[in-house]
Amino acid sequence: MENTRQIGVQNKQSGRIYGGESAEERLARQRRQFLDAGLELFGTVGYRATTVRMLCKQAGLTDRYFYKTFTDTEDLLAAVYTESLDQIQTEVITAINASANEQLANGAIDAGLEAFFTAFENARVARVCWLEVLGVSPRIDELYTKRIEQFADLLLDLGKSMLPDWRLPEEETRITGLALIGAISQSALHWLLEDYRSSRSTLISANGRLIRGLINTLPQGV
Amino acid sequence: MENTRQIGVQNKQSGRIYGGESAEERLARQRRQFLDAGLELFGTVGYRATTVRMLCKQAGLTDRYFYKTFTDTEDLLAAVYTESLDQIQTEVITAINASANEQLANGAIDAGLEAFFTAFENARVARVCWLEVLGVSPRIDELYTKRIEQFADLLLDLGKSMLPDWRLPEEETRITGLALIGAISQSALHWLLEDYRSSRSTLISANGRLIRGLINTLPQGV
DNA sequence: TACTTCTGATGGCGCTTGTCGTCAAATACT
DNA sequence: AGTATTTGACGACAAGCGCCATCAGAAGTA
Repeated sequence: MENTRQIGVQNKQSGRIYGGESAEERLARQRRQFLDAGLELFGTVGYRATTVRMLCKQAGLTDRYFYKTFTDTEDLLAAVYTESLDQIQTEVITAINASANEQLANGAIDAGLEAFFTAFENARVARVCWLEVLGVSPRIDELYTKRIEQFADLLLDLGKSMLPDWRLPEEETRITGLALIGAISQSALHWLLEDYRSSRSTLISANGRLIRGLINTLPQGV
Repeated sequence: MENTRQIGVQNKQSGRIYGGESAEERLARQRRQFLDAGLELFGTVGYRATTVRMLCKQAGLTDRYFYKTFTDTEDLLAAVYTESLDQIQTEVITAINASANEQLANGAIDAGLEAFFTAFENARVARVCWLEVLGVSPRIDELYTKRIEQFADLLLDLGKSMLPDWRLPEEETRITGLALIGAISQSALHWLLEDYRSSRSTLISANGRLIRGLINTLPQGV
């Protein structure tokens, strides 16, 4: 009874080459195709109007491969959102670091804002990150919350490093960071919804003013 | 063949009394029941998970009456959103006016913020206004955009009335107002998503600081 | 009392969705 | 060449949806 299994032993995780790709390469490529399809469809027709069939057609694959990598369209949405924000966050950090060595807070602020708004000039990315991701499910809501908090922390760390004696209470600091992210993201959202009517420099200027204004109100210990 | 129609002539808009209510009263009551059901369901299970059947069950009415007043669940969502924001806006304006006669900007700011965050302590209202309304359709997006701009205008009008010589360019003024609304609304959204963990006074303090900081950065002409 | 309007309950129709199964062709291994 | 695996196309299924029709009974009207 057990020796019958010996026949089928090697077909378990054979993962042979097909079309010049290994099993892992195929899986990775399929995943990428679905991620691209997700960004395209979620960012244009929207998440709730996107079906598995549409995603497969856009990706040029069949549903079998969709379910091999993702459990749900919600699962794919989370992956697309995470990837987009990962990249943007990296770009913002890079931009800040590149200009922060001058020890000039203003330069770092503007550089960060510039990188941020430049990234969201991609309407699909903007739509997914600010419009489609909200109110989908508790799981996605939590993902969103954590990501926003992450961004707020990034901003606050930058601020604290530049203002050595930070005197605001912990809780108010947290809320202030979130509020700032809210200001920046609402700007980006309206930019998108108004078809990028305003210029990027105006957004940077307005939000930079907000940030600098905040810094001035901080209780100074010096 | 035509005289048969004469019999049914008066049944066109008879609108007689039923259950002690006139036709208009019945329609108004049904509308109210659906509005309440909409706020309840959109604010708990969410808009995309809410069906016509659920709404009718919650309202205690049948679908015939739903379609008599609304064309769509989207139509109902727009009505619920509009009604909620109308009320909140009124409360905020009232609060500001009640404390503005003291000519103290700080008092008006805090009073407005207080009214705002108090209103959004209702989780259903908060969820509908900040979570469910986004990314539904172009029509709802536009409604949202207009409402946010309205709020921003309210804020800017208050600011301009208190700072007589406003020197910021028009476009940057607009963006700044939107950014401020974004800061306040993001605070409210996170407040909701974190189950109202922080205290209301902390939110007021953090956002008040942001507004006062902004005012200080404005180019003063005096 | 007869007649009309209004209401609530129920069922059904057409459509779309997620999901799974089948099957022939393409590709790789031995 | 022969076998095993991978792929794409296609179809089918149950479930849920918006929406509409029917029908008996309640509420008003004459």
